[in-house]
Amino acid sequence: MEAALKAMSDPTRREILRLVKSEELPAGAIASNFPVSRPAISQHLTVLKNAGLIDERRVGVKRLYRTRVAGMAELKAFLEMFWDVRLERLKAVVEAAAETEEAEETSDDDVRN
Amino acid sequence: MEAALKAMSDPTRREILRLVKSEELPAGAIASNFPVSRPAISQHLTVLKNAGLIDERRVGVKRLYRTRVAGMAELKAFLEMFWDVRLERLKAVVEAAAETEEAEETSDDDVRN
DNA sequence: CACTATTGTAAGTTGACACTTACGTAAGGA
DNA sequence: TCCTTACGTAAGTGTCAACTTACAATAGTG
Repeated sequence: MEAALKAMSDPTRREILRLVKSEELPAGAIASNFPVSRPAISQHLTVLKNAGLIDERRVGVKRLYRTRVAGMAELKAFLEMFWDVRLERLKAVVEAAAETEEAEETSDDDVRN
Repeated sequence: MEAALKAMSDPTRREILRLVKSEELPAGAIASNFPVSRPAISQHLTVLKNAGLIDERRVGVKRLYRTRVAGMAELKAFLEMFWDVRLERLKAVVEAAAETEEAEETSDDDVRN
């Protein structure tokens, strides 16, 4: 998951993911879409594979790559823990109110250290 | 958006985001949760702020940080372009079927180069 | 005004990583 | 078998970023 996020932080790898999202493509065809060398793309593909974001399938001398649905789902689930922000904030407000209620003798409105 | 994704690719910064997700905290209090030095955290906070993922509010000598809801929403929207994978794939299948139909004279089932 | 508290900024070091060229490897075809 | 095609791997290079310590800045406090 850590690996998946770091893999997606690179623009070239994101572009690769978009390319093979709906179409299975061999490494060479993928590389031809980028200004960098073919080995560079091969290394990117290894990173994406290790991160669980693409599948590799060998047919003859070719290697076909395609976005791995499960990997994307896992990443999505992981990331969604972050943007319940509004709910978390509401929860914090409620808890703060509860604390104020049970400690109404102290008048301490400092910012927490 | 590029910046936001790169900001989130660092584990320390993700932890910071979790910390200030539901609670506004000063820089020092944030730093005390990590094994690294306080300046390191200060630099991370700068990165997160420039990426639009946290808000900074100055009160006295302190600087209070909190996750920025809008920034998270933008990031989420950007990322969701990636995991319509199943739909995209279905679309590809349909398009492939249409092509097969309009070119039923050629029997070419090679893998695309 | 001195003094402390809270933080950012500067400068330098280290490690990671994206890239290059050169080479190795395995599958088919003539 | 030899050659080509399609690809990964090795080794080296340059850049970037995460970290350190040292210093500067600014707001309150006696």
